[in-house]
Amino acid sequence: MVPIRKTPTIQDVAREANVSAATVSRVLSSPERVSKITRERVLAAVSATGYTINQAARSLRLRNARTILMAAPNIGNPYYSTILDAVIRAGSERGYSILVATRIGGDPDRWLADYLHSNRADGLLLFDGSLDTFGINARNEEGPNLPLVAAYDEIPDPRVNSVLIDNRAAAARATRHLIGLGHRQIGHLMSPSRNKSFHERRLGFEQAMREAGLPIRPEWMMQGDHTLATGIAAGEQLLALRERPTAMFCGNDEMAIGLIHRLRLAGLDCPRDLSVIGFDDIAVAAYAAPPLTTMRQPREDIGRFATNTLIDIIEGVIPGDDPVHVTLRAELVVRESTRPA
Amino acid sequence: MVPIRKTPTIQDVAREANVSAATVSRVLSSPERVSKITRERVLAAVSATGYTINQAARSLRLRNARTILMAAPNIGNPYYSTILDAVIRAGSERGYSILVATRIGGDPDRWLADYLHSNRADGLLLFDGSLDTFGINARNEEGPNLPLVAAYDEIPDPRVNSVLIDNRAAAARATRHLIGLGHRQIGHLMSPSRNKSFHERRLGFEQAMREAGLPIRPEWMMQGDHTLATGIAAGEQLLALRERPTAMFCGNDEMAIGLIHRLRLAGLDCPRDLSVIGFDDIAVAAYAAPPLTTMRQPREDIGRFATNTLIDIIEGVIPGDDPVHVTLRAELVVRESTRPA
DNA sequence: TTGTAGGCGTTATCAA
DNA sequence: TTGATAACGCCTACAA
Repeated sequence: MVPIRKTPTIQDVAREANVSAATVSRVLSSPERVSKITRERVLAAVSATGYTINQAARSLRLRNARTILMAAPNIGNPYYSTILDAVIRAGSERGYSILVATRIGGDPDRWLADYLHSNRADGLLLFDGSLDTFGINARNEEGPNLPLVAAYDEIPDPRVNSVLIDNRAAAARATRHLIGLGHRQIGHLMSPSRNKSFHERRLGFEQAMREAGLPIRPEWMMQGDHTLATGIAAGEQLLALRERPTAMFCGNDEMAIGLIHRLRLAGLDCPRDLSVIGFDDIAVAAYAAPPLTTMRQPREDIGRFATNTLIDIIEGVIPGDDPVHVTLRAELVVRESTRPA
Repeated sequence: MVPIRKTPTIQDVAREANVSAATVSRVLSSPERVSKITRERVLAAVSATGYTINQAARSLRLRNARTILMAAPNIGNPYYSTILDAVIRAGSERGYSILVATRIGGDPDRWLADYLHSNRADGLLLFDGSLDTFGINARNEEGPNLPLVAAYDEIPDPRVNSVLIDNRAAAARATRHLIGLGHRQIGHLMSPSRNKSFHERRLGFEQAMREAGLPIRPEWMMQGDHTLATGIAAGEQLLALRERPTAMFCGNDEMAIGLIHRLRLAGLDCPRDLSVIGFDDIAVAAYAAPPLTTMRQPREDIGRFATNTLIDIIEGVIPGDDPVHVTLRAELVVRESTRPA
């Protein structure tokens, strides 16, 4: 074993370079305020000692952490992890580290509380629509007014900064794609409407149907909860129906894949017997059987945009009291799960 | 706008409760050392003021951060994100936050350096086989000897703690599955051998072939780099061959899916014309066309195990100078992409 | 059982 | 241009 050497501090560097700690600090943060000669001596001392800054001390002094907390229901979901990847990259470019938290245990409001006021993080990126009550909390008079950007899920509170997609309009476009293919009997597999995004998608579906003068048949409006399992369940419901739609718009890709899977087991082929369009364009979508037609969410853009907005707010580039609302556009990706009626 | 109130400190709580800051600190860290009556008064003051601890100050004083850094080449890959999810959960259970870093830019050794010595993190979870030189660095006399667990990729340095899977044995099992199905003409799609895991898988393949007395035909040993694109390229090579294998063992699922995809475009059906087995069991695998037979990596286990091991080392439960090496077993998952010859 | 005091490593202010 | 000093908020000897 090598003798454990204490991590060098700024004092050690100062001693080595024969200057004061203040000067070392200046060399590191604003080199132009130090004469070239001492600067070089200090830099040499830095590498001689192997000094690196102690972030805890710096955070304490500066009252910031140069860290962002990203909170999502489930990071294991590729859906969020794509966003996280973009967040990490965008953060890194501006010198911020990323802390991640997922929903654990029952109480949705508590699990973040620890982070929020502990100044571990300078801002919060919230990717969880079920935490809307928190959105209000974070800004009210009790809290320390932590900069917050809600992304990917619609937060009812208009005072919260947000980066979203045009769920309703995108759902309408998805539906019109089916209508354009000649379908007249179209169903929708939705998710509980407490999730605003899914609710919006349903509204978009209904709007497109009405515009086209097509009936919205209650027995074709199915309920899922955005899991594969509920897609399978919806497939079963569909099989039990006397009259079936010729096309389905599913609230997300998982449900679409589950639905298709279940129908195939019963000998019904997609797209021959039923056209299906999903939503999200998760990685699986392109390699499902059949490759899934879907509305692609620009997840990298969402992550990057949300991160940069948050950092702008943290650093005061954007005034925090004038909420930012950005809407990104989802894009139709036509593959093989939809075809003319 | 609400007036911005300063975040309450331990002093504010002390004042509110008419005790000293030391007592408040004690109530929070070792309640049993404080009389019940004052404890209750302090607790009341805590919630009255909305106090939460300042982590930076605590870290500075305690010389730890209660934070772990997880580093992976690409968190967007569902593969790593599943592990990350397990890491977050395991860390959370023991009171640790998770910081994430991905490989950004060219220099693989530099991007971690900043974290390592800045005491932002108490330990490092390394999921990147290409960083093996670093493994040595982290433990050598120059550095602060940051606790490190390498997982998921094989690190040559035996002094580094590791949590791995039995790549070679698992690859042999995969190959034997094909042989057991009656296949005699079997190829392998590999990845560059600088990645130890993939190299081991190749060795396992060769071993199983030799055991069965089957020839290893050079033109059936194809080179990829674990991306979908190289799976497609391998498919093209396969199509150009005069004599084709009846089964392929692919180094990972992405390549397997790409290969199958390309063959189907040319009218060759899997498993009818070619059986294919992958490796990893990524989420896509079960819903690919056809559902993919593969070797499942116990990714949750890897994440959980690695995290707990790392925390044990950090907290001195395990002596850090006696490297821990854990090998987990990959499991054969038979789906529809393999069938009797 | 509780309080006092000092220091963790950094940066900002002020003075030289 | 540089240095001395104080303070960020917390924990822990030590003393009472």
